[in-house]
Amino acid sequence: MNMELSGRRKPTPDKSQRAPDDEQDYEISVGIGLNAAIVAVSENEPVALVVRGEPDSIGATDVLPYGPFNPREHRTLESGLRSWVQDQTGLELGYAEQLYTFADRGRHADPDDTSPHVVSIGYLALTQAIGHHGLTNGLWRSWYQYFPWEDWRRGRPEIITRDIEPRLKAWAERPTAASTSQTSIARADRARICFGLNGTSWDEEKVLERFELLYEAGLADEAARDGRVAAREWTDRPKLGLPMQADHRRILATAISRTRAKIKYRPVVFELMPDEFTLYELQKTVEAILGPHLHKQNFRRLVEGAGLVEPTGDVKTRTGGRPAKLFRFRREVLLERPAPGVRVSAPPSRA
Amino acid sequence: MNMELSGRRKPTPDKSQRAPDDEQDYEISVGIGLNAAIVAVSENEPVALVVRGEPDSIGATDVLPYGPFNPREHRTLESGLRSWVQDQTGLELGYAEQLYTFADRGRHADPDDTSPHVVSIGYLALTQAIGHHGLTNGLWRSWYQYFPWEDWRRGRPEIITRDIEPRLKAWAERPTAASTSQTSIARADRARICFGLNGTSWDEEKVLERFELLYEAGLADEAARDGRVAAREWTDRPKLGLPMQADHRRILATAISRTRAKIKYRPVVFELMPDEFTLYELQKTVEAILGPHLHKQNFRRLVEGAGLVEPTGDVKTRTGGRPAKLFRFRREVLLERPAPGVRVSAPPSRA
DNA sequence: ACTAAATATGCTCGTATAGAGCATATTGGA
DNA sequence: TCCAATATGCTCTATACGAGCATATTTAGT
Repeated sequence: MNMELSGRRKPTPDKSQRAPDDEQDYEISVGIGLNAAIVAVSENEPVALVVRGEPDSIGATDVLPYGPFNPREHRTLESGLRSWVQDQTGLELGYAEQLYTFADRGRHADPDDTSPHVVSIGYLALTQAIGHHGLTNGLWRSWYQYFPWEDWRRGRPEIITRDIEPRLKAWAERPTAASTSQTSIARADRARICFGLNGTSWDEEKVLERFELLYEAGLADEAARDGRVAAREWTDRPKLGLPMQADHRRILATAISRTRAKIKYRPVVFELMPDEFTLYELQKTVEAILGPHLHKQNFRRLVEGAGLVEPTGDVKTRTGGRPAKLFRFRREVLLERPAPGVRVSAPPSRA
Repeated sequence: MNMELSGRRKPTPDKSQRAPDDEQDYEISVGIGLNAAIVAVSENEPVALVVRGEPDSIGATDVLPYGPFNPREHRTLESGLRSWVQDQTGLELGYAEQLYTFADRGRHADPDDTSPHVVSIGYLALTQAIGHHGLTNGLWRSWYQYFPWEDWRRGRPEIITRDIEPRLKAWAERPTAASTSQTSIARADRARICFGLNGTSWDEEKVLERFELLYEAGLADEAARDGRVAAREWTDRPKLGLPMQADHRRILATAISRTRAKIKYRPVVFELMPDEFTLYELQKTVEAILGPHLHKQNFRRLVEGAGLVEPTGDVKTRTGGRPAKLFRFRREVLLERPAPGVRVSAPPSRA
């Protein structure tokens, strides 16, 4: 690790004093892959940029844009990411942040262990979806196509009651290894908490936990590819969202979780908005990401009161009613408040 | 990246259709290092486990426990981490979570670029500091020794007024490249927001931002090692906290940030507590991490009201006054509330 | 031109919660 | 025995937030 980079330390003769292993352990090199979940909101629909390819063994076609990290070319992970996203899709990224580093074998792994080891570092990027302008590759697809149970904009999604809940109940009742049930929370409780069953409130930030639960329960198609579910058992199930290749759906789930969390304490919505917008458009964007939360009047009070926006002076007509005042992001808020964001609190248990 | 692991896709002949580069880009392999910020609270002092070694060029001796990740031995990053932490320090980790993946060259880099490229993945682990029991290596050291400006338990730290504020002011007034001042926030504003100057409130979560600012301003010793500050300029400055080797102080800053944030919405304090404790002890632990926040009565109301603890029935005498009731962590709270934590809100601007 | 529907916007009220202070209980030690 | 120190309970107040009512302006339809 870094130690060696600084180049100052001499190898200590006494092994137990310092690192347990020899330096040449670092010779066990792996490839570094960068995956980008590039998110926008287009016509009130949250979309991610995906690339389509040949179907894999479970019929998954979509991947997130990805590329290798070459430390010789790029000084930082982020600059490497920006560079090849630009090359590959024609998109110039604005806001980007690191999500998580995944390295599990076992997940999305070859049965034979001969493939090179790769660690993938997931990134989240937020951008405006100004049409498909300049996109040389890839397409925008609603993230709710991959996670239909996350879309609460028209109330509680049918798919939870119809497909998910009964199957998770069955999974919870299936006998399980004793070791699992002891340390961690029981399956039934996990399912209840994740999906807001039995009157438990829905937590929109638990996107990753929900997907992981479905994966563990063998309900995500990817579980079949990874050999967690017998093929026979797999075929007669309803599709719970579009699968993606490799573990990209997990990375996208992480991205959605992060976006939903961050929007509340950082002004990241504005990365998704044009320069000028109405408060209603802003609200629809927030709701596209989080689900319906606030009623209009309170939302106005919230964003104006927090100093997040300022009127441009113009109005937008042809809205179907009274013209709406146009606003812009008030950047000064970054200099004023320590954690400005659209502080919508938890919804009152729309179970 | 993962694509190759799944082993299903054939290389597409048309390069622009998919990845911009050839698969052999992944041959550009790097070493993976795991760094652990292992945190405990010992006698009301937040401590991190560090290992001492030979002084480097700036006299830094301490490193965080670290080791290589060998994907052939370990299925996940976390299991690799747990394994060598056990081997190296004798400590069995309980709670652990991934922090961030660092790969910057330039930071903590050799002047000559011949050293192997290493990506380091930082982890945060929380544990009880039951003496030095069973520690085969390493020592516990207060994290405020590395970050004295973070310790607000006895009011605003002197070091901010005396050493940091004037130097940051000078740095802010120094001429800067136009490119920097345009896009990002001005230096003076960054300093004000990070360190709560000019009446701006102190945000205890901005630990990493503050350290990065000091580093950029050439006030962290590590900046001298990385060649960001001329040696002459460096020698006549007060030490702003103990430096660490490589970029370990940055990783520790990330760990503190995460701990301070997470304690508010997840019951992670209890990872640091013994099984039974008084509410005053719990409060002291929280304050060791965050700084003094709540007055006693409200803290009691908070944790009891949230259902985070339950009385054991016993009391602890010899507290110097009326015996205190003993409490234990109420695990059921995990099944009840979506985000249980010690929800202390921002302090009322103790500037 | 007039009306209905749709949207934008302002105001108020009740409840929940957090910050702060006062009061009381129970101990150890001078 | 009394005081100092700690533990614990209660109340008051300001604020934030969810929710509903009321009004202003526009478009679409007759």
